[in-house]
Amino acid sequence: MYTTASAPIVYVLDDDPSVRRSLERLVRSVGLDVQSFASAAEFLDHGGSDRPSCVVLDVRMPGLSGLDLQECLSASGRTAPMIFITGHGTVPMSVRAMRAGAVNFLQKPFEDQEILDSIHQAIDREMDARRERDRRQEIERQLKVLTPREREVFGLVVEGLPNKRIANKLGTSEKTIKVHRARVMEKMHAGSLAGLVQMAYEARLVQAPAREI
Amino acid sequence: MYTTASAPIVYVLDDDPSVRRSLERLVRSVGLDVQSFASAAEFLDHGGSDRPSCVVLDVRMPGLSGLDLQECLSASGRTAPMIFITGHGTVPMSVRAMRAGAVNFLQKPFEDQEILDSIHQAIDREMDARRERDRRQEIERQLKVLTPREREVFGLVVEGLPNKRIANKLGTSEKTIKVHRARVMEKMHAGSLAGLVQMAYEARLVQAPAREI
DNA sequence: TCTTCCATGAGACCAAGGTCCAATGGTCTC
DNA sequence: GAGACCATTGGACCTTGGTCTCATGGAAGA
Repeated sequence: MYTTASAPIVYVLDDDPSVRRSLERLVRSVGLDVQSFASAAEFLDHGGSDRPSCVVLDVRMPGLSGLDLQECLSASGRTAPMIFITGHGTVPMSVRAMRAGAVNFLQKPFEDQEILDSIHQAIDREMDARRERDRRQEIERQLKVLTPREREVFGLVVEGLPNKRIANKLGTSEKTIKVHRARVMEKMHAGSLAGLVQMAYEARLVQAPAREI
Repeated sequence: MYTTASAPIVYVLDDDPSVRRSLERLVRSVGLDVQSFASAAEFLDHGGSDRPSCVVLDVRMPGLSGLDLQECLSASGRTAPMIFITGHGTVPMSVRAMRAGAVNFLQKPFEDQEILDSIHQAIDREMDARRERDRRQEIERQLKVLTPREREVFGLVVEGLPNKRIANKLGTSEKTIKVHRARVMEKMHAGSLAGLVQMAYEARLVQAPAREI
């Protein structure tokens, strides 16, 4: 089912060994890889591979709490979706976690199916986010290859300006724009203007199109 | 600050008149319009204007509960962002509300600033959603004006296919495609191919661009 | 039946994009 | 200073897109 790049992995963070064991068994039972840690610090030390992942974690752990870990990860740009589990949760605690983007916040005891559903949802979300991120990064990598002038031309082409107008705007000749434009198409690996515009969209670089004349 | 179309309004739903009064006062104090209802049914009867809005509501009310109302509204496609307030909330209750898209879930007593922040966040979210929705609807309205054939051509043009290839694909002549294409550009009010592609994106109608040759 | 809309097409023509080849001057780095 | 990279431009040429006018046959609706 998950054939893109590498298989997803579920990280379990709980200071209670028996909880870890039973979660590990549960996750493995549906064919997903799993790795457990007894604390947030241990998890952070591990560094993490590049595999798509989600995190199932107890809110309250010795050292860094689950909520702290969530904040810490999102501040550092790592975005694994999180599923919180807790024995003694409070409303403010759950709201804080959910507002920070948690997939779910479950109280013990919970149904196996309930957490499995959340895990699958988390992994789906992560896979989608990765696909989008990878595509964006690829486009940004290609954009870095453009010279400053080419990038200017890129922007105006994507806005829909004809070469003549671009030349006028940049104070140069139409001929020159043609050359830049051709190089932009080549460096960006765009097969058509439509493809180029789509790239600009996917990299969230879009300005309003030039309307009418 | 809110100059787009009509000013936003905050709907307050609570069966306790004193809570309604104090929330009304609070909301008015920051210059926002407000209208209160004693129950979900009363709010639904009111129908609601087309103004951008958000809803501040008690989870527990006589008749339809806040969570039921949330479900009911999202099922019927009305999407005002909701801020829950409650005296005796539980974790599952708050999680359900947040998972269903609530902006916040506050326990009484709460700080004035806390709920005002949530209200502003809700309104911002609503205004953004509306802008996007309006733009998409405008594009869809224009798309409806296209004949079936024109819509086919539209799709292939946006994919970046040249007229000749489109003609081939549709089993007709390049000349005919030119005619359709010109009409598409006119009916969609697109000033350029780039503009047309952007419309397809904004209406979420995008297919992968034709890569390479 | 008559009108309207749709899809189709021809011929002509201009504008714009794309691709060759070739060349110049500036800046930066080794 | 030499070489590399960048921005610039010219000319020639072909392809593609865009715009005219004019015309036909079919389908839907009044």
